Amino acid sequence: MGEVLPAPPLVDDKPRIVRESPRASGHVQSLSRALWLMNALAECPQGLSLSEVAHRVQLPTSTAHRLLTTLQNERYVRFESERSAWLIGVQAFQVGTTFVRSRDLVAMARPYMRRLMEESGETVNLAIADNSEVVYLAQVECHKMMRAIAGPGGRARLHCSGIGKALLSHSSTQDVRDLADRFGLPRETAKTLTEVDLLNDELAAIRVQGYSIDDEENAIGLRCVAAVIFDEHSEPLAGLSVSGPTARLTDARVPALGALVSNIAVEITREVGGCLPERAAG
Amino acid sequence: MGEVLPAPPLVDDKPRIVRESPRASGHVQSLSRALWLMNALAECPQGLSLSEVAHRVQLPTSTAHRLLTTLQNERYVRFESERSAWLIGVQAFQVGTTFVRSRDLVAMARPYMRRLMEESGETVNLAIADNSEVVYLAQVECHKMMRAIAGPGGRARLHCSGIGKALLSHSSTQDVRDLADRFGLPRETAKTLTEVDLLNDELAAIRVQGYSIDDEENAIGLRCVAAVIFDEHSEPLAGLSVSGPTARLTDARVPALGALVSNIAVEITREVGGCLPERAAG
DNA sequence: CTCTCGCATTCCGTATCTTGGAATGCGGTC
DNA sequence: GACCGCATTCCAAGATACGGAATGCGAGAG
Repeated sequence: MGEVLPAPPLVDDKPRIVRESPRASGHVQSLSRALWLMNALAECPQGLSLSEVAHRVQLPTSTAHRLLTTLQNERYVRFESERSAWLIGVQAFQVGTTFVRSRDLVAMARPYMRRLMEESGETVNLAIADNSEVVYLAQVECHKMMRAIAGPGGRARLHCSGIGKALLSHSSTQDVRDLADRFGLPRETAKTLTEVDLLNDELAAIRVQGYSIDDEENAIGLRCVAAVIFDEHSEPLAGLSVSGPTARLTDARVPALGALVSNIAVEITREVGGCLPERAAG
Repeated sequence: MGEVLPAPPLVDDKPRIVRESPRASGHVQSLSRALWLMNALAECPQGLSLSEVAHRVQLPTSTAHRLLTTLQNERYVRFESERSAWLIGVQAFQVGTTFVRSRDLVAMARPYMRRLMEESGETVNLAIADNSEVVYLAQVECHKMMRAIAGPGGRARLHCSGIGKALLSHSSTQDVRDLADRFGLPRETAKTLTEVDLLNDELAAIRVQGYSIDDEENAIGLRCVAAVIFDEHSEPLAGLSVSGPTARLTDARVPALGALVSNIAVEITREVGGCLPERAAG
């Protein structure tokens, strides 16, 4: 009884990510199993029968039943007797919501930003939108000389910064027009986009591509590549970018950097419990 | 080691609800304890140190640590090393959100409606707002002869039904005026409130009182007493009422019925993970 | 620089708690 | 009426979680 294997729970037939660290300092079998049950239930808002959940997490029904009952006592799951279906309970919801209140974007993003800095070798920035501007929240500087722009608290205009354009690319063209009407599209350099239609065209391209490029549109000699971090409603929450001198961020490097930044933005989105928007038709 | 007591978890010093059923059919000690830990963490969005959580749920730190580590492996809690604080994790959030998708107001409310019917002896109704009307979703009929109004799918105007007025009492006076402008306040009986200012006055009183009364404003001979069920944003989600003939819902019974309906509306609010609005200054 | 203190973390032998097969209900269907 | 499929309960075996004690670690005082 109580087989020794810390078996990775296989859902149905589609193989799952193998849980790493089987010998993490402490490991409570019954608890892990209970959490697997919750995960399984969370994938089925319409509910699952005892035998269904049990099968999905590869547990004998009796064990699954005992764990579910315990979860039910604490209202982490509930049981609809008429359909005899197990579902996620109120308490799981109550507890889960405090995650949103406690999450600290900057703290959660920092390790990813550090990794991005190391993999790209460039300075990494995190910023959120505020009216017609972006506000930089955090920065991980690269070791090289000639580092780039704004530290925390710094600001730049939405229409001529990498992060700004990435965030804007998820607004409607009408909202962009309204923004231009209210705040204008002031020229910062020769390359700044000051025509709202040109801007909208570029934003459409950015959305398809998944990352934006600021090619000296904000300051001469400065380039940056940016992508968006989303919240749980698939709304833009913040933007992530790498920035550096034009001489170093060459055309040749841009596609790779774009992919890198997008990927890490996706990872941060995951980390903060966010949700990617539906893939808009290319 | 492993003391036998299925000890009710005491948070700090304020005593908690004693968990009933010490030997409920299944009961997994370590799982319950882990859930208590999560509950404790959920009360502190800023996070808690190991020893703090352990103290709150009355567990030795080693045990708490082992459970927290296991929860962390599944990302139900997270650990901020710089502050050495334990917090609710992403997965708890992800899983919790499916509660909202899976909750079925009617199914969840029904047992409470049945109890309300038994305790009041009157027909009980559940309805939501839809434009200028309420739509009845469910009904639990009383055993007595001469039962009241609409079955599921039935409609009534917001301004002259118990549930409608209860729901409206949480709108701004301006919104009520807009509603009156767009849809009018048609007279159904001699007692119908057709003056928007009179209506607003009554709504203010209803909000203070916590329940509304429809005294033959919708149909002669019919009275009803109603209260509001709230969602997680403290917004009105639905209304709950008891209704019956004027002869039976006497003035003398109204205060008790009002208290009863309000209380059960609060219980349903809890059940669906809702949140009562801040007590507006009386 | 060292000592101390308050923590978090790891270790380990014990017996408690979990485990899962088998037995029992329970409600439909052929 | 007898058979399913399914949820639920029971129980003895032993793997598993327990918590006290020992160790590590970092910060602040002396």
